[in-house]
Amino acid sequence: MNLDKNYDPVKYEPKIYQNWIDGGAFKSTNKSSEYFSIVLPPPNANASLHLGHNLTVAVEDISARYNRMQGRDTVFIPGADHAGFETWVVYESKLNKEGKTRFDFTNKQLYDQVWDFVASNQQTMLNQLKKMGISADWDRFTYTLDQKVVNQVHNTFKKMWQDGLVYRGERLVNYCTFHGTSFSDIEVVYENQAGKLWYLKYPLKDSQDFIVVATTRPETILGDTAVAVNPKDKKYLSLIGKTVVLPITNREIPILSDPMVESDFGTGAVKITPAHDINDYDLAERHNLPMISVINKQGIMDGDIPVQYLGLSVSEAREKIINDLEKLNLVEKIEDYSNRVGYCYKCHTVIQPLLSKQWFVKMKPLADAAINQLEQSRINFYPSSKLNQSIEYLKNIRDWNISRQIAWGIPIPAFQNKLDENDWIFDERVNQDELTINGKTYLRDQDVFDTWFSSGQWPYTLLDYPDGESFKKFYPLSLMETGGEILYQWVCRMIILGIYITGEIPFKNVYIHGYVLADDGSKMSKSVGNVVDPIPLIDKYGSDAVRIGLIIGRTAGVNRGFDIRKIEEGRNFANKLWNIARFIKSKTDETFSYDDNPNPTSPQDRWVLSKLGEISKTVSELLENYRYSEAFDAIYSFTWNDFADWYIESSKTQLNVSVLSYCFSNILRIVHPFAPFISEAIWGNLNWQKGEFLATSSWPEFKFSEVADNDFQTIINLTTEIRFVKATLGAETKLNLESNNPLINKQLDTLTSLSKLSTAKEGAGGSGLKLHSADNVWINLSASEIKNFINSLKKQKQDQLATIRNLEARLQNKSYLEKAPAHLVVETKNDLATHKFNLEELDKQLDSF
RNA sequence: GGGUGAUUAGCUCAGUUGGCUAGAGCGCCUGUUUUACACACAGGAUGUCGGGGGUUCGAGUCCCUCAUCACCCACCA
Repeated sequence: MNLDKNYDPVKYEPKIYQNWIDGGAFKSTNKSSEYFSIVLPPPNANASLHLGHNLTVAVEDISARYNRMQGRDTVFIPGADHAGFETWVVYESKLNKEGKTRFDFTNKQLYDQVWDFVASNQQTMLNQLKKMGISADWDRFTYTLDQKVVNQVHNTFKKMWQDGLVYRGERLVNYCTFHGTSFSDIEVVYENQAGKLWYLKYPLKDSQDFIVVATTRPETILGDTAVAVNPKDKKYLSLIGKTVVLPITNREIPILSDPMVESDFGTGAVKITPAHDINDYDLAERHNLPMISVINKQGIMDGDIPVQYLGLSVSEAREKIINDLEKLNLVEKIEDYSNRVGYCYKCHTVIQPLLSKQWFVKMKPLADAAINQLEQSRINFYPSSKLNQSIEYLKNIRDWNISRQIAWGIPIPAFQNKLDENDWIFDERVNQDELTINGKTYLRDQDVFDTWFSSGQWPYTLLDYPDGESFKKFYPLSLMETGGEILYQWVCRMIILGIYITGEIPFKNVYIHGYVLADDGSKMSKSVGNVVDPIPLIDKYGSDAVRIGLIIGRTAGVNRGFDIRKIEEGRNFANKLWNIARFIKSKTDETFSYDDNPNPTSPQDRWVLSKLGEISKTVSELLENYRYSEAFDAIYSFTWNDFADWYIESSKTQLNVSVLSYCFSNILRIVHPFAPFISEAIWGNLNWQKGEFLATSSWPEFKFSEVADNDFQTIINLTTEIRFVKATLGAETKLNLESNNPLINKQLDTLTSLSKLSTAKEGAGGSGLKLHSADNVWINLSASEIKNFINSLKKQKQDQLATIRNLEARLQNKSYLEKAPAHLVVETKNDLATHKFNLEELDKQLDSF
């Protein structure tokens, strides 16, 4: 079969992927006790993949394919995430478009509807993963709502329940009044907002005096339960312990001291509203203050407050209260002020800190165990800076609110006594809304788990903890790879939960990739409209090209703009491979049989084989250290600059098919993790090793180092010199070479071809331009031709002189001779000798004219 | 406020434990359709490695400092 002039990825990729799957190429082999295990961070089943996903797949798949070829028993487990809140938001807006709301349905109905909605969209995402070339075992595919995941989540919750690590408490939570659910701390985004700072006068009891407090939220005055000052603040010392009569409600509240208060902000006195501010809440806990809720979950003024404020929105209440206070002459002043406001990361509604009954996980003991493991460096982080960032996060961690008031997610397996709100029981029969136990009726909690509570258990859940064969073999995972934005949400929680449940770290290495930014360096975002969809790119340039384009020049943890030129570079490389294949194919026929033990006969054979061995070793060392870009760079430049530009070119005069095919076969192996589709396409077309996928073949061994010699390097240097002569004198110049050098004499044909010589012959030489890259080789130029070359020689001479001066200065430095490592000094001396020799040769050339 | 990273050729970026003449791709200039490849081939130009200081025989690399940018964490009422 003839190959087209250019590689057309669309023609090959889908078929190759299907062949891999049909042939079981990505299955665990059980052939080795060494393993490599990795799981795909499950993408949202309901959404399309973006370039960041493609980068994730690229990085993970390179490692998976490389390790598979190394003979390690390899699993790459794919999955999809129900993405609780994310998907819920999409579905709820779909409902709204249809003129319906969540209140038109029961939670059970909603759950079923979203299930179908996701199921019908999920295939898109899965097909996209396949287009990206992911070498995953699809039989192990897991969805975060699969029964085994639900079971594990329930078991974990039960264990925490029994260990006293989970509690139900009325705590201050971040609450989105639009979506009607609470959030964890890290789901709130803060932004600067221009606002006001109101200075309010609070009358002291039995006195004409006031204490002035500054606030950005005057409406919360209705829920104040104290005024706080710094204990060291002299101007308020006498007031500590006094009582304030809260304006409007006339409630009496204490003035107390707490180091949290900063004397130099505002007036140095703070109103304390525990039910609606996280710092105030903490302070109230310390001082045992009552907590009075005045805003409800709809963002409406509610509770035990004066009737005129009931039912007002927060902003209406703010206006009215300021108005009322001004009438009472209790507003001292108003300043413009820019403060940080928390917003819902989805709908940008202002987050209300509200007291709410939620399930919490006590994080301190769990985090301590994780910190302990991290501080022992049990997990390698790439980049390493992420290790300390993680430890810092774990040290400051707060209790985790794991309940969400939405329908879409894993139900919390807890039931509450209908007659006793403090009587909760654990029960996994979450398909029932009501249980009767010992004559008591229990109602199921309608909340679901935070998505991260289930995805945080991904590693051991996927591997069928505790009894699964997979768990025994593949845990801890070899590598966890993901984006930096979910280091805390996901990676840290996996570490915490993995250690808690299994007693062992969940993975040995963490690789964090940076963002794929837009080409101008800004963040890609749907609302800005600068998102690049990888799928059209894959269709246009090929999956391999996109993969290569994403990893070139990328290092762990560093954000970088998307650059189409890198994709083009990837495509060009794929096409280069393709054309090397075409060339080799033209030199072989049906009778050709591949030999894994080639027979080197020429200097170029030995040269290319020893280089290949080095490259195989280099790439594998770099990949073992997750240096993807450098690894690709190494095989790229060997393939292009050494193999194609020198070895193939010299093959045109001295063909050794056994070495040629051997090298290319091994290049394909090394290239495979970076360019799986085209390497497999060529492998199949060449049909040298019948019945075996490249994907399941083995990584080249380092051999042929013993055959290295420098003879071909001399030919390369000589060729480069002659080409330069020719380029300097003009391409039409006829160059005739005469050699009195035995090595060169054997390579005259090759040299003629590579250097575009008119003639090359053995002879005594001695006239014309003496070349310096090899001994006793001349170009028979006339005196007038050489004249045109003299300037170039003079420049070369200046370069040589500069280098020689540099080296001599170094060798005259006593400290250098004494303190630098001996081998460097020797190298310097050798360099000096070489350059001096070059200078002499140049002088001879110049003298000869 | 705290932290992390970045600043290297016109552009996008590499450059592990300090080691000599700092690299890649694209772009640019000159030439070429030469037995696979113009998604190519050959040759060439381009960098006071952000500024300043220090350690060292030697600094893009280590330390200090300043500047600019990005991100993360906390959040001051």
